[in-house]
Amino acid sequence: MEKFVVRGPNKRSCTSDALIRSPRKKIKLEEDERMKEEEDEDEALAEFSNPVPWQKIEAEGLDCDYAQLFSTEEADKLFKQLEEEVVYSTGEEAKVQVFGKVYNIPRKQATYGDAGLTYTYSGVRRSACPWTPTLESIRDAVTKTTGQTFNFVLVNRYKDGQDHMGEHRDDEKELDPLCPIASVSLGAARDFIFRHRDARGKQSRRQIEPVRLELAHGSLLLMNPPTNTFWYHSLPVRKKVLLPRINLTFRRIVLDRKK
DNA sequence: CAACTCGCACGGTA
DNA sequence: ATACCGTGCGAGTT
Repeated sequence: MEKFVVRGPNKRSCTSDALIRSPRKKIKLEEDERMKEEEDEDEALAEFSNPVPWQKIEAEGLDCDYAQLFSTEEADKLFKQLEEEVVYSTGEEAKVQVFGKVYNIPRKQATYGDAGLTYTYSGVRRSACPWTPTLESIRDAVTKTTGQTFNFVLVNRYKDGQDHMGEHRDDEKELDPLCPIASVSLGAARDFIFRHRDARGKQSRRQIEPVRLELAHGSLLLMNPPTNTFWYHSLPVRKKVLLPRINLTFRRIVLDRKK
């Protein structure tokens, strides 16, 4: 149930360590200011913390927790197993229509979950394949650490830094609005960007800095409500990345008990 | 170190 | 959801 968020040395890392270095000087200045504060407090709270060292990532309407869930060795093994087990969509299932044009999705996708579950995203409805042993064990590890249960996982495989995902929110109606989305990353580290919905476009009425993270091999990112209401997220192209990444987003789908 | 090139990231558009 | 294109900036070079 509870998350044991470390408030000690990790507290400020949500806006410094976790922030990828930005080319913009403005952001660098903000980092320095924050580092001046928060130098002393919180040592007494360290003893209450869980073995898992969570980093809190917060902004206006954004609430995330980040942790290293698996060791490098564990994560290596899981990545290899998933490469053997997961079967990705092909053909029409791997295409999307935008502004009347049909494109290949710039990544591979698969959906697994409890029997009979269906999930609609990007306008297409699809049913969940039965859990594989590895997906099930990762799901259980996430539940053990977070206290949250999940009945569905969306698997995205990015073969290299060219594969990506555009900006969007996970605002599907069938998602349990109270359940966080748990994102497990395996393979190549990739940048991950949050942008507030009111800070998009040229003349956005609000100036809110994006939140930039790097999602490491074996990491877990919890996106708590109401994050997905106010913040878009994306996985941008990174041409220097040459290796594949597999991302698992565990979700709770509300049971559709009609018919 | 100023000037230049190159590649990448980003924002807007359809 | 996407690709495409224009712009600007940082890194690297001479």
